[in-house]
Amino acid sequence: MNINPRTPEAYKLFHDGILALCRAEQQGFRVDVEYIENKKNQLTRKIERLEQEFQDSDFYKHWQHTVKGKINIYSNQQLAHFLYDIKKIEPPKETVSGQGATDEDALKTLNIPVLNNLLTIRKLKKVKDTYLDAFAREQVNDYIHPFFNLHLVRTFRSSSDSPNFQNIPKRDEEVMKIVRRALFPRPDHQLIEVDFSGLEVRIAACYHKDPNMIRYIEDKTTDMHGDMAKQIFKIDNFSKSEHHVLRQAAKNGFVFPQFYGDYFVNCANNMACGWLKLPAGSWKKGQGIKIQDIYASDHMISKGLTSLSKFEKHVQEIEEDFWGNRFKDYAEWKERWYKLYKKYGYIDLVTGFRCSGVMSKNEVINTPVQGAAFHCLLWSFIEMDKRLTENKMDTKLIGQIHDSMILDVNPSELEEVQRMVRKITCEDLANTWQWINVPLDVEIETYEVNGNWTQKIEEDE
DNA sequence: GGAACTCGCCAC
DNA sequence: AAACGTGGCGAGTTCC
Repeated sequence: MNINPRTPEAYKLFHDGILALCRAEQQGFRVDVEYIENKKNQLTRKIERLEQEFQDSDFYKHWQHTVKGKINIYSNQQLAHFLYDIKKIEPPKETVSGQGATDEDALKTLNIPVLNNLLTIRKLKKVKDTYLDAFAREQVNDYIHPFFNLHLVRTFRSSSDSPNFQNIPKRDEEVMKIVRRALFPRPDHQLIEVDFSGLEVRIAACYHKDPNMIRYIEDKTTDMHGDMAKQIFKIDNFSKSEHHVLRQAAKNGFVFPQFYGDYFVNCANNMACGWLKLPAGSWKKGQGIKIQDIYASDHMISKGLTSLSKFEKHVQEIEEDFWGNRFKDYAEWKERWYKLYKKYGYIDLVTGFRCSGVMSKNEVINTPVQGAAFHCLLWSFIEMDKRLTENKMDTKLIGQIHDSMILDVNPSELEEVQRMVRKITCEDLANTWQWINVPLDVEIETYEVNGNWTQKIEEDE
């Protein structure tokens, strides 16, 4: 696939973008080297203890006997061979190359208690090797300087490396805290994070202009993910707080995957087994996670969804309704867009870039959205950088994660910075790019002065 | 001893 | 008819 800017504005966006990202690199992100060293030692000891425990198990001893040469508990090849060839267990799923899978999902399904031990070891090693070691290795005088690249990603997004600033743990509470405890603002400063709300969904709407989607974006009393949760799980009296988990499952297991081009079989599996922790096959009372005070399986059974295959059929109907009724114009745009690509061999983004070359249907549909959404962030980043520099402010941009930017703020400038950010992202951007036909919004998260990247200041509303 | 691959897992 | 988009990175592994 080839990419190139078709307009002077597109060229300038990347030219200015590189310079602004370069300044963020030079500024860097402060790390607590002493904490990192201590935590690494603590994790190493914990990992050694768990390794010892694992090696004392019968499972390990049996495994060891079957290995020619030296056993390595971190070799997935050895583990797969032992589980699926020696013990002749049926693999819950396979990898791309056809080997029995040994990822978390597969090992949990096997339901062998001692393997949970291995999963814990893996998790702790990941934290130590990928994050803490990388910070210690890359830091210079207590600052890491992650690179931000604009020339590597097929969809015109950015990437980051050395260390990668764009995959710092966030979802797993325990892991998130260990890693983010290491990241600080400059002395007597505070971190803030500016996040575009639902940016890709909104930018997609700029292409397809689906009225139902635009209503979901413009009318704050509506709730797309809530509506989908209601429909998917047949909830009579939906409440955002009570059915929080089901809403999350609908959002991350159905809505987003559908936008990326996934289909009902994967979505049903993902929601039932991944989110609700229900088994494949038919369901019995008392299975899966708890929703309020009832089990997921009890809820599903009470709605006539008594097995994964029944749920799959149900999700298929929902998918048909999703694209056939709810977001009909969006679906029609996808078809038109793909036809145009097949006719001309390229697609033009609203931001003035052209992509040509061999692309799959999903790529053709996702690229313009991901690309243009990131360009909104990049434009805001450049503008913010310009204003901070022009006004000789002490606040600095230090990083960016596709639809968010991170700043190291002098507390005396906090209010001004918040005003500037809101004006740039919610007003100036849409005034500059006329194709933006929906409101854009940001969420600003503020952290304690001298606080690390876990110490958020909770605002009262 | 390095390049290139697979696998698993972190982010959006 | 087919079926999840974009990255980086570490460990293990294979090949040269």
